[in-house]
Amino acid sequence: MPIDIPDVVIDRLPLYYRLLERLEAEGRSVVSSQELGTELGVTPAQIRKDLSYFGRFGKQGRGYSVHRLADELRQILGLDTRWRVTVVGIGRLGRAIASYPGFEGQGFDIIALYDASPSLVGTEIEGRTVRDVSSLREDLEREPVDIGIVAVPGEVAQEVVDTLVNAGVQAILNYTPNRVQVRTDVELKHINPVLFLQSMTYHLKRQRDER
Amino acid sequence: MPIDIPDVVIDRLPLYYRLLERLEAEGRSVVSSQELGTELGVTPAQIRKDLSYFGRFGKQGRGYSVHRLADELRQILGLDTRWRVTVVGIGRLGRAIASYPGFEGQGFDIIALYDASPSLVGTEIEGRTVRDVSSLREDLEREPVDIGIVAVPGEVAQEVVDTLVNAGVQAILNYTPNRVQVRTDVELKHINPVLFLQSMTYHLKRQRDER
DNA sequence: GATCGTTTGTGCTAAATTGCACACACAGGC
DNA sequence: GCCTGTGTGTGCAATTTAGCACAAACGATC
Repeated sequence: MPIDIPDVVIDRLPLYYRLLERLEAEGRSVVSSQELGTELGVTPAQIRKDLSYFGRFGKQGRGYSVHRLADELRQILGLDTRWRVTVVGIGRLGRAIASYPGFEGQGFDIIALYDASPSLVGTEIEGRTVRDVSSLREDLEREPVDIGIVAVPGEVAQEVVDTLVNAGVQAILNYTPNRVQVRTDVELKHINPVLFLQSMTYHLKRQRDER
Repeated sequence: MPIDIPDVVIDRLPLYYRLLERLEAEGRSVVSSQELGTELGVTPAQIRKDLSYFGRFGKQGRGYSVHRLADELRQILGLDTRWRVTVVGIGRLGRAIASYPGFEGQGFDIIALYDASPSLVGTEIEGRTVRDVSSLREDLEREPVDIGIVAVPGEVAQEVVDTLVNAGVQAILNYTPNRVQVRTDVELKHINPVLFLQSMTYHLKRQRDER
C-alpha cells in the first residue's frame, strides 16, 4: 500500500465516513459518488479518486455498498479499534469536552482527566475523577494513551504538550489559542474558533462595503 | 484592490495576525518574514507572497514594522470594528463558548444567548440572560447580528441555521457534528473535533503497524 | 444473449498553490 | 558617498490538487 497519500485526501475521509454512517443508520444499502457529492458539496470525481487510493470499492452501474464502504473506511482510518484519550485542563471547555458523548460513541475512550487547580482535583466529571496534572507524566508510564486533548490556559500549552509527547503520546489535539511545536512524527491539530471568526470577518467586511 | 485572493491565503492571515499581536505585546518593533516563518512553521516566501496580495508593508533589509503590519492586518481582516455575535444552544459547549474571554478580547461581542430548554431560559451566563430560541427570529429583526454560533444538538442544526440566515445573519460558525447547507453568499465554517481525531488515527494506525 | 442506462476507476489536462532565486532597496559603517 | 550585509517583492518554475471525460463493467429488460 502506497505511503504517499496526500493529507488533503486523508482529511476528507472522515467526512465521507460520517455521511456513510448516517446512510447506514437510515437503512440505505447503495449510494453513488454523485449522491455523496451533492450531499457533501464536493464533486463526485473527487470522491471516486480519493477512494481509489485505497482500492476499488464500487460497482459500475450501481455505486457503492453503504455498509461495505463504511467498513472499509473504518479499517482505513483505524476506527475498528478503540483509542485511549486523556484530557488536560478541566475548565469550562475541558468539562464540555469530557462530557461530550460524541467521542466515546466514535471509539475514543477518555480514560483520564487532569487539571492543576486544587479545587478541581478529586472532583468527579461523568464518573471520572480529575487527577492532579503533576502526576500526568508518571501516570502515562503506567497507563499510556494514544491521544492528548489540551484545553489548558494558552500560556502552559507548550509545557503540557511537551509532557504528553515526552511520555509517548503520538497525537495532540490543541484547543488552546497558542500554537505549539512537536516532533514531526507526532500528529498535531489546532482548534481555534477565533481564527475562524477572523477569516470570516474578512469576507463580511467586503460584503458590507459593497456588492 | 483585486477580488480574487485565494481563500487559503485569507485563512492564513489570522495566524500571522495572532503572532504579530504577541510580538507587539512583547515590545518587538521589527520582524522579518524569516522569523515569522520559523515561528509558524511556514516558509518565509509564503508569508511575503501572502502579504503582497494586499500591499507592500515591509522594508528591504529591515523586515516588517510589527505595529504597522498588525495594523494593516486588522484593517484587512476587518478587526478594526466590533462584530455582533449570538450563540444558539447553551448546553455545556454553548456555556463554554459564552464564557470564553477570547471572543470579546478580539472584537467579537456576544450580545445574546438562546436555548430551547425552559429550565435554561431566563438564567444568567456571564451577565447575559438566556432567551427562548422561539423568539430568535423576531429578536434578530430588532437587533441584528453579524455572526451566529450554533451549538445545538445536531438534529436541529439546519433548522437553527436557516432561521439565522433567513433573518440576515451573514456568517455561521457551526459547532454541531452535522454539516449544514447555506446560500453561497453566507460564510460557513464547521468545527468538529471528531473529524480531526479520525484523521489523526489514520496516521496513528500506520505508525503503530510499522515504521 | 443483445441492448440500454448507469456509474465506477483512471489517464490526462487544467487549475491552484507553493517556493525558488534574484533584482532591487535600505541601513550602517567606513 | 561607496560598499556590505540583509531582507523584501515577485517573475517564473515546480509541485500539488482538482476535475474532465471516457472506456469498461454491471444489472435490468426484453
